[in-house]
Amino acid sequence: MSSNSTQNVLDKAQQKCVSTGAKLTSKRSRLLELLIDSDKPLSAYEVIDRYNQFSGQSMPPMSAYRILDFLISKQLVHKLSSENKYVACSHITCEHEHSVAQFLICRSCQKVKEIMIDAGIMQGLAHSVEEAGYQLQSSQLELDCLCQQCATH
Amino acid sequence: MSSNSTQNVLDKAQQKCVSTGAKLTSKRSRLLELLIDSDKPLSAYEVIDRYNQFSGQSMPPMSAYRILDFLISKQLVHKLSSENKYVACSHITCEHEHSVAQFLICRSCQKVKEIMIDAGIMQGLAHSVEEAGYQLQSSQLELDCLCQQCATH
DNA sequence: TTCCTCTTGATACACCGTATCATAAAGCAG
DNA sequence: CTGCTTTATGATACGGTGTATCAAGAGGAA
Repeated sequence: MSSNSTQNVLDKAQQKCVSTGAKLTSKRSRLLELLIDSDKPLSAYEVIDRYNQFSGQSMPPMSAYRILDFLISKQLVHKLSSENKYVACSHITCEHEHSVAQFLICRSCQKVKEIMIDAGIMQGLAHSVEEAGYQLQSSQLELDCLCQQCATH
Repeated sequence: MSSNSTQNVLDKAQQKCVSTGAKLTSKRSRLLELLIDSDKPLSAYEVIDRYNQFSGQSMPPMSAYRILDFLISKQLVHKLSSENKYVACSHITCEHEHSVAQFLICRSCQKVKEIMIDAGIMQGLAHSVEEAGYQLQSSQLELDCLCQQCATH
């Protein structure tokens, strides 16, 4: 039931895994597919529910968390730590290494858009952090927003 | 056992509450004091534990969450949503209205520094967000960092 | 006092995440 | 193929985070 483009993304994900000596097993692939096809971030338990519904099986939470961690380590999935939810990376099919993404989270409808913020701005941010005596470790930002639809009611 | 400066902050917090018609009750004040005196963010249950130890009473979770929500609504406390922890605001004694704060969270020792980021940078950030068709609702950033001590081992 | 509002208590529960031990499946040496 | 090792997954149980709901106390206003 996946769209052709979902299949393309999964194929590319498969390649990425193989190229690093990892295996995109059927369960891993299926969880990634669920996230790709979702129009909003899913909690771990929502992922489990959808998987169970699809497969008729019953995946234990531990397995789901392990698989999600795997997908994150391969940069196929991002965790939104402010929401405890997971989203498929929007750039799986990009050839070039992309820098860390930022997320715009609509506080009304929960939809999330993954964007790349201008490097100059991120540099300025890192500079502010350094002035305070800290070092920026990750530039993944989760920004509290309203999407266009929700903004106009 | 509070230092004089803690008392000053509590007095100022009291004033802020009264000026908006709210009451800083003894429990609210005590929870705020615990957070002020802590050198790192505390989870709700850590706050409860410390309160119980101090008072010999047993505060139910619901009460703690309500009190924390109250303190947040008065801008006396911030919630770090990426960590599910709470910190006292660093600017309670500031007279001027301060804009939203950003937090540098050391991934190694968990200490948190509250800073104000240059308005120009935040504007640039908001601009990037608008280009993506979203509106920035809050500029509270939680940045994954290393503090100076942890960076040098 | 009586009423109203705000604050706090108490119980129960739902959701998020992990520790631990066990099982299965896939590669690899001999 | 056999046996060994590594990796992936299952199963159970538990702890941490947060909320729904109903009840009780505390303080002020008429």
